Amino acid sequence: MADSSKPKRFWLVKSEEDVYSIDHLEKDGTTPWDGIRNYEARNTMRDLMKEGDLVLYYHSNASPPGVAGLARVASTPYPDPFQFDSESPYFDPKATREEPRWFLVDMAFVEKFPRLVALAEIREHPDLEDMTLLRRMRLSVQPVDPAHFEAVCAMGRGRGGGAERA
DNA sequence: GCCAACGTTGGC
DNA sequence: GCCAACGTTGGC
Repeated sequence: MADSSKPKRFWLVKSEEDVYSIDHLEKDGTTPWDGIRNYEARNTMRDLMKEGDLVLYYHSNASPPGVAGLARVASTPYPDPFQFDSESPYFDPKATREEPRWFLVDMAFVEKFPRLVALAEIREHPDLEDMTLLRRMRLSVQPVDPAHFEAVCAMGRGRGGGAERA
């Protein structure tokens, strides 16, 4: 009920560019963020993400890798259907419909940045040295500090290295 | 509950 | 394709 008064949280998700890029997401509009098989990433989607939260969309296995734009959390959490599908690479024999193990949310396209914010630029930005992206290389769903979120968006919308201040 | 082996992620 | 980082599994 009073949800709209709560401060928004920000997140980052990784997707392999050649598997599911931000252009795919723009075309689809909304997609289930399935196939996540890491407990910390699952807990973030299941327990922490709220509909409407904004998400940095990161292209991994890309050249160069980096943040390509924004998505938005577009559902409440629900069980990842592939955990029940024995034909799927994401099948989990220990998961049951009564007690699912893996949860996901839907992601909706918001915007593609005019320019990619490359991982190398993020590394070089003095205000971003504590960003989870740089500290937890293999975590594919992760929180983003609001100040870090704003800095990355500013870089993506054209204000280069972030050296200037308002 | 420790920890070595193993498998995967993901930059380069 | 290589390999470092690091999460997960399983023996004990």
